[in-house]
Amino acid sequence: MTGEFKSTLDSKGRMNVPIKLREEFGERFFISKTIGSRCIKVYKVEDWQALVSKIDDMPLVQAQPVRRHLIGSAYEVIPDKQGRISVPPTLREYAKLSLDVVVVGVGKYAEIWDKAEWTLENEQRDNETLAELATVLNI
Amino acid sequence: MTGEFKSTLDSKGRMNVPIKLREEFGERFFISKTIGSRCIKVYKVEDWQALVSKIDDMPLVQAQPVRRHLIGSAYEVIPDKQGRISVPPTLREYAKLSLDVVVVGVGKYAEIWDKAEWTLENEQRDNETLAELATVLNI
DNA sequence: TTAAAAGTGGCTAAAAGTGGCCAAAGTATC
DNA sequence: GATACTTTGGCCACTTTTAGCCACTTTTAA
Repeated sequence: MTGEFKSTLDSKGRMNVPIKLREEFGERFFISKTIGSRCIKVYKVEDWQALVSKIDDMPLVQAQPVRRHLIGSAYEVIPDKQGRISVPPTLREYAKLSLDVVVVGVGKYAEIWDKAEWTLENEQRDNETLAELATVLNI
Repeated sequence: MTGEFKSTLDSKGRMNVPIKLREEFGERFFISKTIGSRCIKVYKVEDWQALVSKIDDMPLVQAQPVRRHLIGSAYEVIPDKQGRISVPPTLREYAKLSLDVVVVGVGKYAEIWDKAEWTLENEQRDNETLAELATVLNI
């Protein structure tokens, strides 16, 4: 999934997910905390399961932080007939979601941002880093 | 694709794409932010997919800025029967498109500029750098 | 000058988004 | 332990937006 789509949280903490996401991710998918960014990461079921398997294959003690952070904040969500999902309070707080949110498709997965945070992220994205990456990728 | 073609945005944010582009790029193509320039880049489907593969092959953390910038702003577009595409608000803002736009074919890909920005770019293009490149290329 | 093709504007229909209402489940209080 | 109230989730219906299509205009080429 690619591109940016805006939505809003209603008074019950529900939000619309863009049709494109439903089309590409299917009827159910997983949402959980990101690592390093104040946003929610959206996984396809199979990708989520693969991730859990990877964690399961690690030594228990070593994997504990990631297990608690990722798996401990993950929810399987199923959009209702209107295409809405309800975002659990934990994740709403983590991603600082208030009213306006942005769903960003970044290929294999998608991200859910508070609009203000996303704007900030875009502004702070380092142009030099981008330019370097552009050189590496030759684009 | 080569050459410069002018078009305009209508009240719905749609614009005509030159027939040459449709002929060379096919029935569907990808548009997304550029790196370093305030314009929209137009990719052939196969070129876009190759780019995404390249990004997918990079370490996730390293690729994140580019992923968010490029893939997060990308849309697959299919011209309607009149040969128009609608340009999503995000890209319109990024490229500062208002009314008059210019489509520039620069070989493997094309660019969509706001007319004023394109004029500026032409004026500011550094003659010394150009001269150096001419020497390198021996043209 | 005429005809064909491309461009533009506007209209309509379908789909997507939003708000509100209702029912069910869980919790708290009496 | 039972009843009432609150909260959550699901569904219905209305509104709004989007996109596709038709028709008219303009341009270009023969």
